[in-house]
Amino acid sequence: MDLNHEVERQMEILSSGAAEIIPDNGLREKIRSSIGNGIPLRVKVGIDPTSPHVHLGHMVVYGKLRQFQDLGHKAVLIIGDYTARIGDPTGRNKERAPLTEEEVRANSLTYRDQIFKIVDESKTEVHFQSRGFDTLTLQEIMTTASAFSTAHMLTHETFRKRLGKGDRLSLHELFYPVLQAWDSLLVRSDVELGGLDQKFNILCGRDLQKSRGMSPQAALFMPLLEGTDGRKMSKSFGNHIPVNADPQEKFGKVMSISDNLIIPWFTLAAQKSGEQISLLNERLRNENPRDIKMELASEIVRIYHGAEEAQRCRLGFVNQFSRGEIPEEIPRFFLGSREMKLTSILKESGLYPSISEARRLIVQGGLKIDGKQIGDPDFTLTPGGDGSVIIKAGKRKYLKVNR
RNA sequence: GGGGAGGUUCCCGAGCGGUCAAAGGGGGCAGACUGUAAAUCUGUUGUUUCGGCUUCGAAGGUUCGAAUCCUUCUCUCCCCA
Repeated sequence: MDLNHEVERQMEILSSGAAEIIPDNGLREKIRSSIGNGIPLRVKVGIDPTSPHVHLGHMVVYGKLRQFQDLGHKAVLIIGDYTARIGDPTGRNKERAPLTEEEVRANSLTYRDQIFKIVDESKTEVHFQSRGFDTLTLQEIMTTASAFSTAHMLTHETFRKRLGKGDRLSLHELFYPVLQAWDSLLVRSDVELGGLDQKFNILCGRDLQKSRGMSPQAALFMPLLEGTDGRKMSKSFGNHIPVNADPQEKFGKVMSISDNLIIPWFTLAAQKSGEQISLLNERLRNENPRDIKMELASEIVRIYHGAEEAQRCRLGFVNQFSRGEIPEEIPRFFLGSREMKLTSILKESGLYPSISEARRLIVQGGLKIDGKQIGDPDFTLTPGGDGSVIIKAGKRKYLKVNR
């Protein structure tokens, strides 16, 4: 096997979709020596288990990690159960409310399950931060902290902004990058993957390794996946697609992204590379973007739920939205022999969180029973009649009421 | 330790004794439109048995009446030490 050829082959796969690799040639050199000496690279990814909700944005780096695994490298997952309790300051304008140990533990577990939908568990080493950090002495902590200068820490954009705005910045928050860097030291990582927003933290890892005479890890940054509305995908913007979302919901949400996100999503969320992307770009110019987006949605559902499910969702979507048909599976509500106001039914069935909201929906003309619009907020459903009815609330919520 | 400024509804942010369930923006929801759950426009946005009921950091107080005034507590920011 030609060494150079193999190095370039790996580089091409690994750099596809990447936003930045630091240093330029660092990754290439690491790969070269790995192939040379037959020792797989240790590729670190940190997990921040601050919430049990993993979304497709998070999965971008895990997709990349999987590519490393497929090339024979070793995945090293760090469960940041300590850093989670500090809260990643990046992008935060507030100090994070501290999580309890139990919350962090619970989050870690669900997080891990979701990651292993993409990452190969059998080729992964998992470390809990707490296992290494709980026994540290103050002496060790101070020695490590002394490797960083305060001025440098304060160049972190988020810290700078917070200080500039006069927001609170706690002393321990400065430790977030330090702990993350420390992880790299402890697991002797050759490469660390992360989102572009992790640049500061990951580069700190390089600094710390260097200061201990270790070869600094190469850093590979993935772009941030934009959410369905074009902003950074984040649960707090409500523009995310949870990994745990059911397939139908995933499909629908992918269909709601704007057209200019189709290519970035194919690249980052569906891992298409080079040739495939240029082909898609070509097709986008000539075909209805909706159809290409449908392929994207199918592909994403396939990745997490399999091809069969993807096909089912696609049909379901076409039926419901393109043809305006009622979806196959809709929630049911049993009226029994009761007599109930529509508003109460909407609330009790969980379709709407309060009677007021349900009332608004009706007044605004967003509710239909068996296709007929109901405008009276006091409308009452009585038992008997002609069996079950289908309620359509808003554009896409349905409820079958049995009576 | 001293001095000053603040904590408002999901978020940002106005209000500074009654006309405040509280401006404006964001987000959400709905309607129109559309190839789309995009964009745009319009409406709406505490809760309710529609009588009310509970909100403006917390607890008390003044007042016929408080988000608005007073007291204490608590949290945050700034300046000085």
